[in-house]
Amino acid sequence: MPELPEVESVRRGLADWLPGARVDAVRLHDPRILGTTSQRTIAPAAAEAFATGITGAGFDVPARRGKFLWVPLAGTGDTPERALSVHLGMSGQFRIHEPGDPVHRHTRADFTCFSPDGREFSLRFVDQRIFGHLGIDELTVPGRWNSSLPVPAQMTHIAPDPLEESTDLDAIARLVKTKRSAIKSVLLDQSVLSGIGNIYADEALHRAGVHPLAQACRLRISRVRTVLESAREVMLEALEQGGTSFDALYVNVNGESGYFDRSLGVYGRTGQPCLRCGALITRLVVGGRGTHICLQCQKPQR
DNA sequence: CTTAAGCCCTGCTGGC
DNA sequence: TGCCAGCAGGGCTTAA
Repeated sequence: MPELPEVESVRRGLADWLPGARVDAVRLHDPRILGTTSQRTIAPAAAEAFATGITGAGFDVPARRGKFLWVPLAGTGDTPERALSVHLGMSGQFRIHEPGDPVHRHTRADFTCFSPDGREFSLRFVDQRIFGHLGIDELTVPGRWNSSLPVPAQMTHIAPDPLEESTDLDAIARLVKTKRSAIKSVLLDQSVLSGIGNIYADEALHRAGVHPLAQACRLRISRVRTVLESAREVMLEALEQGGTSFDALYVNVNGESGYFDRSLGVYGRTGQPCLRCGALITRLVVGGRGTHICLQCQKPQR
């Protein structure tokens, strides 16, 4: 499940290949990848517009906010600038291939590219569950955040993430304190702070010793701040190890898995001993998501 | 306005 | 052995 560290690993992988490369052709194997999960039918004209919009364009340096990724399109002379916008969803992957490599069955889009030195390669978007998304968007600076980062127009409601310089975790903590939902649900709200998904929400709450069902507004702000700092820490550590992979669903552009799963404290460890206190990890459901906690380390409290 | 719940999709797991 | 219900999850949409 790609969250911030996994998406950033993918972004870095793409950054080795895409800047300066040019798109020669696009093959859309499954147009549903252009829609959202609630907009599955894609008009043929929309698929056509995507293909013509990106064919002939050049790639600039890939960028990221939270779990969202985009590649600015260079040399189109467009104002405002446009970008290939991407969300990996649950199972999305970018893979770099030699032109003749066999096409994986879940390949949804295939971009034939030429690097600046004239070498041909294939950029493929593979997505088993089609929760991912590709699109072309204009870049714009959202007015609502304390950040000057231009982002694709469809991502302006997404808050900055913990790794951005402009992010003020004290200000985020104050915002979290206004929410009546369970703290875990607030951590997963991408309009508050982006990049945290189910895995790192559980890990951050365990590190901070906070129960996931604690009402956000009832927590002491110092505890909220500790949770946010823990989230930032755990995602930085995961990034150093190339992200978290449980199976073949998350891999980098070269097909390699991350190995942070070995360092997880609670996620996916139901019934196993807590690494800190030895109590057995238990599982509950919060906001419809599987949640893993140590009842000893994460007692309900302010 | 805020918060919660439903839906999309595929492949794997478990029960019979 | 085969079948099918149930589950997993991010984010958008709709309902309350």
